[in-house]
Amino acid sequence: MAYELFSRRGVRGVGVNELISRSGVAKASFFRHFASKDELVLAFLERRDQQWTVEAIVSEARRKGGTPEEQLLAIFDVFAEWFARDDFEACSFINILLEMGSEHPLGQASIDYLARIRGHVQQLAEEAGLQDTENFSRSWHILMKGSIISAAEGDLAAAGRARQLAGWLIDHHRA
Amino acid sequence: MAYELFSRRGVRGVGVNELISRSGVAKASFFRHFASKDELVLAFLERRDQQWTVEAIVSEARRKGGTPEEQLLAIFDVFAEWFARDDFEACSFINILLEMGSEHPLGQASIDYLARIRGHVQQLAEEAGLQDTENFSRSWHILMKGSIISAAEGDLAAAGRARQLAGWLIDHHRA
DNA sequence: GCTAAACGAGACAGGTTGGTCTGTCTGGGC
DNA sequence: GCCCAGACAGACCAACCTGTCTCGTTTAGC
Repeated sequence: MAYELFSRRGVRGVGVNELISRSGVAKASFFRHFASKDELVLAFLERRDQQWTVEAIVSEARRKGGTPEEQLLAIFDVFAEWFARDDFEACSFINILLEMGSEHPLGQASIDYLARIRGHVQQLAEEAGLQDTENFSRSWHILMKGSIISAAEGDLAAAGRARQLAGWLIDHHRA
Repeated sequence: MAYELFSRRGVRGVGVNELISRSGVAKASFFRHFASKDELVLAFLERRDQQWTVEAIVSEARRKGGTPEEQLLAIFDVFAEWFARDDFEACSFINILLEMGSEHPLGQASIDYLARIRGHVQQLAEEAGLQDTENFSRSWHILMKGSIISAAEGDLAAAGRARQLAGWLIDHHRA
């Protein structure tokens, strides 16, 4: 409920009143559970990390690819399907980071979750036996984020473009 | 005045009251000039396109590079300097697109201005004699946007990483 | 069956939002 | 001298914001 709303309209675009009236919960009950709206957003981000990053992207990519290298590239195949969905709403971590700024606690939390995504990539790179996985994962992440923004602009082929660049990046990090 | 405020804090983060009290203009005068806040933002975006895209990035990159290919790569040298600034506030077009959504008029305008940026890249690619400049510029733009987000996260080396990927992209688009 | 915690509904507070409207003042054309 | 467009200052509006508080009612533990 709150999940979809925050995903689609951002943090500032959804008020607690709307959240409460839609969820059929009382305001007092809401604030008993979450000390503030920001804490709800924090819980949303955590769920997003689990549900989207881990389950929808990483696990799915691992399932799709045979070798670790293929699993890495499969990230962009998952992205391609994701970009094509009509309820595509970009990456909440990026959205909230840019919306709140890197100083804000929610921006900081978003940065942390983005770092976790990079961690997953680095893990896959390790498994693939690539070199310099720290820099590899950072470059890889640039492709992921860039393609997401391009998809938000309407470029449905963005995942394919990023995948091509990603292939060259793998080539240059092989032993 | 409004320019810096919108750049740093986003559209929803700055109210008209603050704009007006800071600029020493009367509220009525403000609304005589701009029919709504959105129109002010539209004017801001146009100025951003001129001042930032055209003058700060494209012209500067053209000045820096000798050959057209070097000029293309110089975009990321300009980015490197830009990312290092302590008042770095990411790309207003991306910020506003994600903040308002692609349906909103301001989101649409942001998409248009991003397309203009891609047009500049395509123009440079033409001058460099590269092949398939349409797809080239779209891939290139992924690198630009991805590195900007990474810089917003705090990765100061993002421009360098993107530049490396960009080099490979050029290699694959040469005749 | 009793107590106590949790519940939904919603009034309320204090502040901010985008936007309108009423004034008063000033500068230039005639 | 007179007039009027446009400037400023700021009151004002309805709607919304986050967060608190008061109600009654429901539920759970013992």
